[in-house]
Amino acid sequence: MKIDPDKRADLSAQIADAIRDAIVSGRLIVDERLPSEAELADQFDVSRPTVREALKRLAAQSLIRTQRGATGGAFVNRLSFEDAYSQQITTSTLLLSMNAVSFDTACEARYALERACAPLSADRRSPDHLATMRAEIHRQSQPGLTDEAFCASDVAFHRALVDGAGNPVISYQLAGAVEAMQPLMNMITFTARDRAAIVDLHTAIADAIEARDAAAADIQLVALEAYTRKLARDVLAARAARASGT
Amino acid sequence: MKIDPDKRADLSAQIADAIRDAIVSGRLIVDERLPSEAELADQFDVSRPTVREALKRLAAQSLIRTQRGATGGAFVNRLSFEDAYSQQITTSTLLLSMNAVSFDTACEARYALERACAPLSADRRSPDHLATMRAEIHRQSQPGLTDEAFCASDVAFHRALVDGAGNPVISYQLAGAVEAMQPLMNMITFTARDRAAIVDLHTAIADAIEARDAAAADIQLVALEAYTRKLARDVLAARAARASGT
DNA sequence: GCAATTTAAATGTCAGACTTTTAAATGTCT
DNA sequence: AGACATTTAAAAGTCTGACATTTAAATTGC
Repeated sequence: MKIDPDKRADLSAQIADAIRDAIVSGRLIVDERLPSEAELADQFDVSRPTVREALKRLAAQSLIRTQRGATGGAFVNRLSFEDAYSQQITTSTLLLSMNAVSFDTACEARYALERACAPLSADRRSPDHLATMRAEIHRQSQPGLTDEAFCASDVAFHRALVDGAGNPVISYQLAGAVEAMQPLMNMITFTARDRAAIVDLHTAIADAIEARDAAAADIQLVALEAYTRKLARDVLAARAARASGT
Repeated sequence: MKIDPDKRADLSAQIADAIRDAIVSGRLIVDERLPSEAELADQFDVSRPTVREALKRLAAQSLIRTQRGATGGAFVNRLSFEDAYSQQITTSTLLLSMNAVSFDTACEARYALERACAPLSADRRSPDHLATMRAEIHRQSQPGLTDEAFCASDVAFHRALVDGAGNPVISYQLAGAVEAMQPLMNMITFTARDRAAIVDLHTAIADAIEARDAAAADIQLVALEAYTRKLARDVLAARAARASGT
């Protein structure tokens, strides 16, 4: 692990890449301690600040953690599901907000993947998941709720549905798809009637999951997707009309 | 954007968080130039190396890019799908390899999500996607192929299937699920008979996608999942037998 | 033998200097 | 005036050396 030719990239990036490779390929294992910053500087023949920049890059990806003190140093970090979730959510959210992804495209992705979880969730959901879903439905029917809070509760409902599948890998993969929709949904102003329709669909979904009826859950999810897309279309149409009318 | 209280976290982490927040919340927009390192050091009242560590953290997440020279500096980066793919793949791979996720769990996640794409792919696949699938199937039937190359081709085949759905958000979300399986699959030693069975299933899937027959594709994917899980079970059983027998 | 103190190793931070890259401003020639 | 060469300045990249802080282990004192 001392490859460091005269490429035209930053030294700190090259060093970070070398260490990342060692971790991904398993040459460095979880909880193993890296050499101290001074030793790394020696090995790579660079200064300590350069090594530190490389280590900060890795820390930003949760690949290492650092500890101060006598027995301190940089350690290979066990990537937790929690860390992976939040990275996934940040990345997905930025990806959607920065790339002119249409509402339809994002919506299609979300519901296609979510429908894949529904059968598993119907099979395995615990009372806990059901309770969360019911609680969020109840919150959504409160009158004073802001649109943002309504959307946040919507996300929580769908998260419970996904988590009901009892497969942490699926939960991780879908965290991005579900959460990244929230900023897009926030652009919609929900009328009381819209909310009632959504609450009805959520209730039907929860009922289907409770009854372990995968087919019914799928039907309701399809209906919810159609309704969501219709709402978005209406918002866009209204906005376009206002723009040309003024 | 100058919140910087006497928390017990690294200054560079706090600064990175502050800037990241500004980007995610939209207060800093794509291609906008950040103040120079010296100016940031002034604003946050820290030294330039500390600012640089913060910027490297953000660069590691592709949130900013830097440019040297007279009109250089740090710019908010448009997160590309390509960047997001590779981050997603690294994270997923590490997550699986570091967390004792069972083969079954990962496999279930992969096929559940992949089956969600199949109907879309059957609907929209281009000749390009079909050609890629056929080419990978052909490669997989070559005799001299190593197990690693076989697995890599397997991944390429499934990527083509997913990409056929023509939804970049889905492709991004599934990149992790599909690619992260490869290291797990690499632990399997494929006999000639295993390979033939898999090639047959792949062919059936490609046929179904070509015929735009979503139901048939689903059936074959279910069969492929079952077969893959059986292979893994056999490997584990053989390994256990060897361990107790020796 | 136990508690208090010291010590050493490591990361965290700073200040200042120098190098390299890059684009724009300036100057020079046709 | 326009094209080309030169200078200049701004910015990131890098290095050196120092000091601060944290932490566990070694030492000391009772």
